[in-house]
Amino acid sequence: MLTKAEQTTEFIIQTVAPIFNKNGYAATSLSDITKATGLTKGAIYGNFRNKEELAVAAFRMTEKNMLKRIADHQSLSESPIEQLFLVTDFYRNYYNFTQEIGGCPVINISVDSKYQNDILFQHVQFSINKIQNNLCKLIDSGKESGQIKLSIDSMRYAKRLYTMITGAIFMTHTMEDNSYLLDTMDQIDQMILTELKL
Amino acid sequence: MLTKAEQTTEFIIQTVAPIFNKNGYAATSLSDITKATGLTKGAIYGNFRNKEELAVAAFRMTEKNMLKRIADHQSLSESPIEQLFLVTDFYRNYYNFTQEIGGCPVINISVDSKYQNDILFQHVQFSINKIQNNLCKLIDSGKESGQIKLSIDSMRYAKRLYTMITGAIFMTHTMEDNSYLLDTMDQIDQMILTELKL
DNA sequence: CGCAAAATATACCAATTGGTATATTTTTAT
DNA sequence: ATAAAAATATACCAATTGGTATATTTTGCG
Repeated sequence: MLTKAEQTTEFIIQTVAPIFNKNGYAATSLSDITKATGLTKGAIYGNFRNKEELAVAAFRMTEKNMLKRIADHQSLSESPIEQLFLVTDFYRNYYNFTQEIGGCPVINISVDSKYQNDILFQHVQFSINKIQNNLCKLIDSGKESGQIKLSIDSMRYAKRLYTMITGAIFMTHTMEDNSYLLDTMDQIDQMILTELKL
Repeated sequence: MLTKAEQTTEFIIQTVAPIFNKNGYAATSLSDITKATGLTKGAIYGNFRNKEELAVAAFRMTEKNMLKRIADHQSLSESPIEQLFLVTDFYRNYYNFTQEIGGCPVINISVDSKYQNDILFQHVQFSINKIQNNLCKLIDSGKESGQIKLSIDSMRYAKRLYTMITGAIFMTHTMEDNSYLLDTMDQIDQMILTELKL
């Protein structure tokens, strides 16, 4: 059971995460935070050492949730090839999902923190590595199970896929047009069939 | 001949543009601006109505420069197919070029302005449309000159290419690894040869 | 219940924010 | 060279910033 204080900590993070994600670190003020949570500075600073620590906690939570969502969706199949299709399937719904939380946290926090906050920026790099490694493992186990060509450079291909995915996310968010994501996911599906599959 | 005042206006924009591009609108303070320019607030506000107007002017200048660079490089050939290769060639050097100005202005300002500044955000969308239209026209004239398959949906393919380019730019900047850009440009070159070319 | 401990609110701080009115300097055309 | 105009500097403003010390309330345990 969660103590009242732990609940408050969690509540602050949940409430504040989309605000940081939308507006960025500098543009999110303590008064934005107190207003959104309905708490006072005393409560905020009782739960977090400073604004930066709160921002980091918020990103970590958002990121953990997102990685879990991918993992959950992916686990709908056991077959590596099918799991790759489940990944593109996941990103087909990404615009919907990320609109609620104010955009893609990986892209937003990367841009926001790059010249401002090393800790936050390193967390973004870490998240990207996780996603890439996940894709790489999928391709690798596809090779092992004889579904995917052995000639494929797994990591290189994983990076290529995630680069395309990220580009599509950025484009649909800035052009406010989901077709970028949908088209790119179709394109990736084609690549899986024609370039990866044996 | 430029009057002294016009020179100052230009100087302010040039000096301030990379700062806004790096740090974003909110994180760039008037004192950052006066410090960087060596001018006082009086001079700044004599040349610009407010911080927002200056930020817009800075982005427009950066964007104009960038579009001109692409156009100049592209005009090294007359052949549409060759021009497409010149585009990927341009982006192969993009990391170098954008590091000086603090990252890709399209990506940075898009993320920064999305929930903060409509005018700025619309300028980003406008720039993207320009680049996409340019790519689309290249493909179209490639069709006309019999170099490119008529079955290609020009705009759709232009969007697809720019999505990949943008993804690659984002990835090299956040992973601080130019190979994302290089690999993606190789990938696009391959696509031009195998999917576009007759 | 009652009490100690933990959590939250209040009231404050110096520093900085974007912006402005006015004083001063610099530019430009005569 | 000079005077009018334009540009820049100075000195100020109220509001807000992130943060803190302390007072008050709430929580959970015996």
